[in-house]
Amino acid sequence: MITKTLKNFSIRQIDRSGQCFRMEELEEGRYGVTAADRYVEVCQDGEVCTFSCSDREFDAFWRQYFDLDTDYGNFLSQIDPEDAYLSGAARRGSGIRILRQDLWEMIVTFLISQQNNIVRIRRCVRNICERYGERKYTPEGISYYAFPSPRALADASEEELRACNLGYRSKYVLRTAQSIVREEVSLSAVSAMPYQEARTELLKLYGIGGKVADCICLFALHQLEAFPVDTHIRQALENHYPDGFPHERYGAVQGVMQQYIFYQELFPEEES
DNA sequence: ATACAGGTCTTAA
DNA sequence: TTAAGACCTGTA
Repeated sequence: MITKTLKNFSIRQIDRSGQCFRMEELEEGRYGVTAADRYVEVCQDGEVCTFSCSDREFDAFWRQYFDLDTDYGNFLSQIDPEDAYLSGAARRGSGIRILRQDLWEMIVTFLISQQNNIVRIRRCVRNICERYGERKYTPEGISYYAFPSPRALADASEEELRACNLGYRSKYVLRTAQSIVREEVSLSAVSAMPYQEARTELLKLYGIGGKVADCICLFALHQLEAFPVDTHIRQALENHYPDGFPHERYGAVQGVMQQYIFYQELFPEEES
C-alpha cells in the first residue's frame, strides 16, 4: 500500500476515457486495474491516491503506466484560451492521462473496439483473457488474468474467438496474431519506430486501419502526435471547428487534445 | 423497428 | 481512386 499526491490525475476520468478496457470500478472511488500481467487497486480522494502495491512494484511499473512523471499542466497551458470549446473540454477532462499500455494488448483491444460499443468491448477483452490468458494472483491472493500472448491467440480458432463474442473481428484478431507469431511484423521493432513509420507498419496487419493504428500509436507507443478520428471526434470537429481543427498548433501533443475532446463528447454533462 | 456503437475490407464503377 | 455494402451483436 502506498500513497501519492497527484495533480491532474483522476482515476475515474481515466477509466471513462476509454483507453483501457480492463479497468473497473469496484466501488465508489475504488478501481481495479489490470494491465499486461499485473493488477493493482487504486483509491482516490481528491489529489490523494492509494495504490495497493509495493513501492518497488509502483516504481517498476505503475508510475510509468499511469504516465505520472509527465506534467499535464504543461499540456493544459498550451491550449488556446480563445478556444472556448477545447478549453472547456480540457477543464472537464484535466485528470486524464495518456496511459503507457502494452503494444500487443492495444493491438488486440482496438481491433475489437471497431464498430463496437464500450460494454461489449470490455466483455470481449475479459472473455479472451479468461479463456487464453494465464491466471495470476497478487501477493494478497486476488486472482486475475494476464492478457493472452500472441502465440495463445494465434493458436485459437475463429470459432472459439467468435464464442468469446468478437463477431466478425475474430478473423482480424486471429490473422493479426499469426502475423506477429511469424514475425511478419515485429512488435519490438514497431516499439522503436517514430510515429509515421510505426503507423505504416501497423497498417500491414489485417483489420487495422488508420483509426485503430492511431489508437495504438497513442495508447501503447505514447506518440502524442497521433490523433485518432472516430465518429465522435469527427462529429465534434464538424460542430466546433468549421474551418478545421488546428492540427499544426497542437502537432506534437494533439493526441492529448483528442482525449479531452473525446471525453467531453462522451460525458458532456456532469453526472452524480 | 431501425440506427448506431472509438472501422475496415472487399468489390464494383 | 472513390464509394457503396457487408460484417457480429447489443442497446436505445
